[in-house]
Amino acid sequence: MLRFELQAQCPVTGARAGLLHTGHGIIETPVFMPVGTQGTVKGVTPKDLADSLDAKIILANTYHLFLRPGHESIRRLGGLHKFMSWPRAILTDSGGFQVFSLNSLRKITEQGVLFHSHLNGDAHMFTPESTVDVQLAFGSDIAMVLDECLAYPATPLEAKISMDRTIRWARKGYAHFKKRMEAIKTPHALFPIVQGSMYAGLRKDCAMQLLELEADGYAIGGLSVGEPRELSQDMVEATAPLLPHGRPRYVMGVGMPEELPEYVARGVDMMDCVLPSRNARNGCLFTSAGRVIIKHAQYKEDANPLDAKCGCYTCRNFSRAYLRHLYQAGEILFATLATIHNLKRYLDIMREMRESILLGTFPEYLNAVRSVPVLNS
RNA sequence: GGACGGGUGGGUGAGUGGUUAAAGCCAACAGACUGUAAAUCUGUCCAUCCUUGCGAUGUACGAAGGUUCGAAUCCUUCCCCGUCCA
Repeated sequence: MLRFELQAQCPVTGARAGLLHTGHGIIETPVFMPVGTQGTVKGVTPKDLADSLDAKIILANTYHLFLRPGHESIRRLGGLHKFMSWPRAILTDSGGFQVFSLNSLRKITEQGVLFHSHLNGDAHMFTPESTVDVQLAFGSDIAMVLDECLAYPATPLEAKISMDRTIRWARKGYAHFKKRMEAIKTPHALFPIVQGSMYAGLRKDCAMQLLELEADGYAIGGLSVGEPRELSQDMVEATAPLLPHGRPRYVMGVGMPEELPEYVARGVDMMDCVLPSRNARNGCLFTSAGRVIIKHAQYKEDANPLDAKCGCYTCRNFSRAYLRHLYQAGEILFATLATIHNLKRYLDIMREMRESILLGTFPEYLNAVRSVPVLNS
């Protein structure tokens, strides 16, 4: 059981501020969760993540950690928190996203998903029940139900068939989870995932059926799979209000910095995305003045910090010229400095939003953000 | 002085008579990235012109000349570089 304490709600938009109590700390929402697929947020130490960035919760991935090093190994080593030396909360994705991203390596059946390992080709059956067990072996604070992240575009029929299966999987996974939890003392949660492709009717249908599970929180998945941005937002807008008022709502896999407020305005409490970390490694840095593609020749002798308004270690200590040099030279330090900055930017945006919701000024904040043209993009 | 080997576009390095403005790699310059098979992937990369096209023209494989319908590729001379022998 996960307690969610709603602290404030914007009277104009649907934005909310709250506290999510987990077995590994209290999470202030709205929250952004850095992605650490393989038990590490690439390029950043858990110390930086916790201390200077002050991330309260990160994501890890069931499919990847199951294949390597294996959930039983992680269990024997004391669980994922201890294994990766991360004392704060962890949310694990079920492998549902790999149904989408590794579509050529899997086969969907009623029982679950048969994956052929991208590492060595071995076949592994992922079921609603087995993915719960694996995530509990990790010691995940928030586990996700096995779902099918459907590619875009999909026909209404394809979307319905897929969604219905995801709902059946959610029921099975949840039943198994409840049974398992009878014997487990520590608090864990299992979130079902609303699917339905880009059809608002299906989304609502799916949400209504998943509500019967009375889960501790609900996710909206199947977004950012190639559809236009407005569509993703429309789907969230159609779904979020149907989800329980007193429980956290999590939109999976979003988004660009300027999109974060849009989701929060639609009543979203939790988000995660690889963009800040992956783009950092690829030289795309998010600043308060827009994107900086650090490899551009114009930064060759730019002595300014990446973002003068940013207080991160990278911006306080290094010039754009130096960051560009590290990038061009293929130096490993670049990934670290860039990721620290991008994550700081995302987490700062979340903190700003939370503050404004608590102060009752979120509508002004949202207007201000919307009126800024997205620079360099 | 002699004997070999070699000089290719910013670098490296394929190419030994015919879709070769010349492979590949690197560098350089851009673009992409949304529950991470990503420290990855894609494009451009001689010049000028335009009706931006598997376009036109010019220039280009050390230099000059020659053979040939056609040469980076064959011949001659010269200039460089490397290795070895005196």
